[in-house]
Amino acid sequence: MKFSVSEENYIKNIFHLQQQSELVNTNSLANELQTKPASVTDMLKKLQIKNLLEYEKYKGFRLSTKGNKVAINIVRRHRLWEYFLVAKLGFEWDKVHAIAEELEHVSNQELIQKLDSFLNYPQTDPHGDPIPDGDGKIPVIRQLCIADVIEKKKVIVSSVANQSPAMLELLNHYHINIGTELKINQRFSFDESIEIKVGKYAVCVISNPVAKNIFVYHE
Amino acid sequence: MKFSVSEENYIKNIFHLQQQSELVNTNSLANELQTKPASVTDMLKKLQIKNLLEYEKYKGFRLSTKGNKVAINIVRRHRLWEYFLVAKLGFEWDKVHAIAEELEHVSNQELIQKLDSFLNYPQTDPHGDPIPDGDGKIPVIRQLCIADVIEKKKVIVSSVANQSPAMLELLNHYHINIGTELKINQRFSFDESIEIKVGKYAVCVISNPVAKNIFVYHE
DNA sequence: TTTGTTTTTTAGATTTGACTAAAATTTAAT
DNA sequence: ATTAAATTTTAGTCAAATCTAAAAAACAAA
Repeated sequence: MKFSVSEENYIKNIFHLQQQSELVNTNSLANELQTKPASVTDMLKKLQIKNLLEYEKYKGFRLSTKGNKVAINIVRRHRLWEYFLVAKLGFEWDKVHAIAEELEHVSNQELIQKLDSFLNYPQTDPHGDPIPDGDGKIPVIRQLCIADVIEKKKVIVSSVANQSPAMLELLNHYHINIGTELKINQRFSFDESIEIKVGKYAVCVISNPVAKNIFVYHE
Repeated sequence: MKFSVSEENYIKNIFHLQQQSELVNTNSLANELQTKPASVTDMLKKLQIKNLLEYEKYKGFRLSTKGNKVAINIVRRHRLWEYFLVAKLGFEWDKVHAIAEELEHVSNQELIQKLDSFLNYPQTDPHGDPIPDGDGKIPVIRQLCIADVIEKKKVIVSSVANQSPAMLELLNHYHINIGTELKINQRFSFDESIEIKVGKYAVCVISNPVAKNIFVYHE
């Protein structure tokens, strides 16, 4: 079944909001989509009629099983294109989101399957987020927040939760990237800031709000 | 400047029709776009207002200089994606048109420039059609119609004008592809059919309507 | 050149997705 | 438990792109 670009954007954003809380509400979705609550209500009705959404007036809503499948497929396409843009075309990882946002709506099954194969079935996108496979299975990336890592352990950056330009500016400044090796040197209890070793030589201190957004895995 | 998918499709199809005759008329464009003449007239007015079109009521129309630039850019994107789909993702050359039709509307300059570089600045798409460069220059592919080739000369297939499924079915049957080496064995004046050697061993006879659509270059 | 045919345009309706303003419902607060 | 505030929905518009049916213009033919 084919959906409009607009429908797909609603589905995708409902999916993302559901990662944080089971039920989604009109205002937060309107905010996410940069649109007005009234427009959201309009679309909710359409999505409900198409069986993509469980929705009760004034009560909030969630994706149906069918809606979830569609959403995962969109996420799959988005993340595969992001991977392509960075790995093959040489884009910086913080520049690819907007372009992938357009490419993700080109929905030809064979295209995505062949792209996946061409890229060698990557598990995560350039931000470290998992790429669902052709059956909708999302690989579990064993990762933990750097704020919770024990001292002196070497870890590898696997993803960054907040991908705002402000955050990416900061990460670039400290030369922290997906795949970068870090080691916790010391914790400062006063403000919960953390001194870390970045790569082989550099050392820096990151604040707690930053640390909360950096995820890593061992080894 | 950004244009809607619909606007881009009109511009692109006007461009293609202009290759055959300087002035384009409403009916043929409607036919090309699988839409109604009335819809075409509506859009023509919009394109004229945006200075993409020279248009006089009832007199026909042609792209303006600005419209031509936009058109060439769309064609460039379309053909680069076609090349990508065949050369990198392994699609058959007769399966890529519809997908490229969608991808061509993702209009990020940097994306196309990087894609071009990734593909190593190809000169022609998988059908043998020339790919305009970043400045809008269209490489001249020195080619001639196989119907006009002298006998016993070896030539290489460079492009096929008619890309309908029916034509492609026939070409596949005879194992004729872009890059295939051909040699004219004999001409039959009665129906202007031509016997050709395909590759090293196979020999076949193609009718004049088919020959008219096959273009080749020497050596 | 008058008439008939084809082509093109206008006029008015429809669909999709969005908007504003106002009404309905829920939640929070006294 | 009322009232106030916030959230959500309805009602009515609007713009883009399409359509049908009818009018206008161009063309072709006797």
